[in-house]
Amino acid sequence: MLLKFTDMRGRDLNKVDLVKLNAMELLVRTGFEGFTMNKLAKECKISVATLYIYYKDKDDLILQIGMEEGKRMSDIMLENFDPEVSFEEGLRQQWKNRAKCMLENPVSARFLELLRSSSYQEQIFNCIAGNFKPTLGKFMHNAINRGEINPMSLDVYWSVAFAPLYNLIRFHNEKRSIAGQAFVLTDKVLWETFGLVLKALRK
Amino acid sequence: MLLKFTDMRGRDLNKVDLVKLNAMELLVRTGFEGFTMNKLAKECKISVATLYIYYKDKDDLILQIGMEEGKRMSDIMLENFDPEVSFEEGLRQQWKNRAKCMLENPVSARFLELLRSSSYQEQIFNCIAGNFKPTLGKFMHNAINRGEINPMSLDVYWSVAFAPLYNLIRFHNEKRSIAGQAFVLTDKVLWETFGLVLKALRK
DNA sequence: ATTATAAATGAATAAATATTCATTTATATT
DNA sequence: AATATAAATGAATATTTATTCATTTATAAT
Repeated sequence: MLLKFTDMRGRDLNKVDLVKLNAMELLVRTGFEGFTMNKLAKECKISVATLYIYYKDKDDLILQIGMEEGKRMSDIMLENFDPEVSFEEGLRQQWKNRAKCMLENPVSARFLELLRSSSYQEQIFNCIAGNFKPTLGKFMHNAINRGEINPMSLDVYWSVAFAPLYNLIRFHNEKRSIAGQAFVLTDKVLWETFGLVLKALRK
Repeated sequence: MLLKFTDMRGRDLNKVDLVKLNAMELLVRTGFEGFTMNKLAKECKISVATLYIYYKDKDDLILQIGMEEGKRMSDIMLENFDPEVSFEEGLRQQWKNRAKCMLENPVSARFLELLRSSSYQEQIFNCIAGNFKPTLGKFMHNAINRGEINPMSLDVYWSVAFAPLYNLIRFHNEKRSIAGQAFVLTDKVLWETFGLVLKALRK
């Protein structure tokens, strides 16, 4: 319970945000192996004790920031999306949103990937999936009912529609590649790949 | 350098293997957050000090086991694969191998996923990608030269051809799903999805 | 200006963890 | 059987890391 007294010193919101940004950055840079409260405080140039004013403990810190960021990112990805538009238009909009969002927020993108492979996975995943499911489910069922795509489960749909995109973005953000040199996701490559995925799903 | 003397006591190979299996299991079960040398020793019912006979330190342990397992798994995935066969036949064989391998070795599969999102990523990934690249590259270029698929980069090919499969296997192994109940990857779903991917890639 | 309140802190403590060490044990060779 | 060698160990030590605490500082209201 958080009692609000009239004359209290306010929490420094810039500092709260600083913690959030540095926490994501440190976790992405060093992995869970290298992430410690003392290091985080040092990165922020604040006292460790302050972290314990904002968060109950280390788990709480990671989980809260993860949930917040998961919500923020999935909200951005659903912006301007109308599940009633045609299949091709809708899928294109979703690719546009997701690519933009993850390329503009590479740290957040890698941070959420990291949480997906951790003991925090379950809670984060449920939160994000729950945010997507209604809109995404409605969109897919509209497309099936209109005869634009064949019936399939939401899991299969998600895997075919988005896993290739997420993989390309991951290669791009990690400057990695199956071949030698670093992979760069250009607009050209993005929309050519979109074409392939569209062909896979459309009747 | 490992000098071999004539009369030395041999290392207990069962014990070495026990360490490997328990290390993967513990890492998968508790994440990097929960993985400690003392816990690992306890799980194996051996002394911690023994771990330091087998491995230089914790990093070395994780990295060596990761490399070994990456090599072992990618070798299994390349079994019975001839890059000269037709595109459809080759891709089908690869899906068969990968699905079989990851469904039969769920712990290894999750272990390698975990490493992919860690500071060990670079070395492991290079090792695995290096193992796949020659055969996979040759296969893709054969398909392009024969006019079975359109030209594309190896990264795009990999993303469209395999990312959906890996995602379904991940959902399956983690008993997770976008919809409510746990997702189960049946043969039917596997080969229907294969059909979609084949349609995406084939001219 | 004074006061009340919570924010923020630096330094400490407590707990967990990696790593080492002095011995003991098993085994291959003589 | 005796011996030499490395394996294996249990109990420490050293280091790192999470968490707390006694004070100080800033701010909103009077």
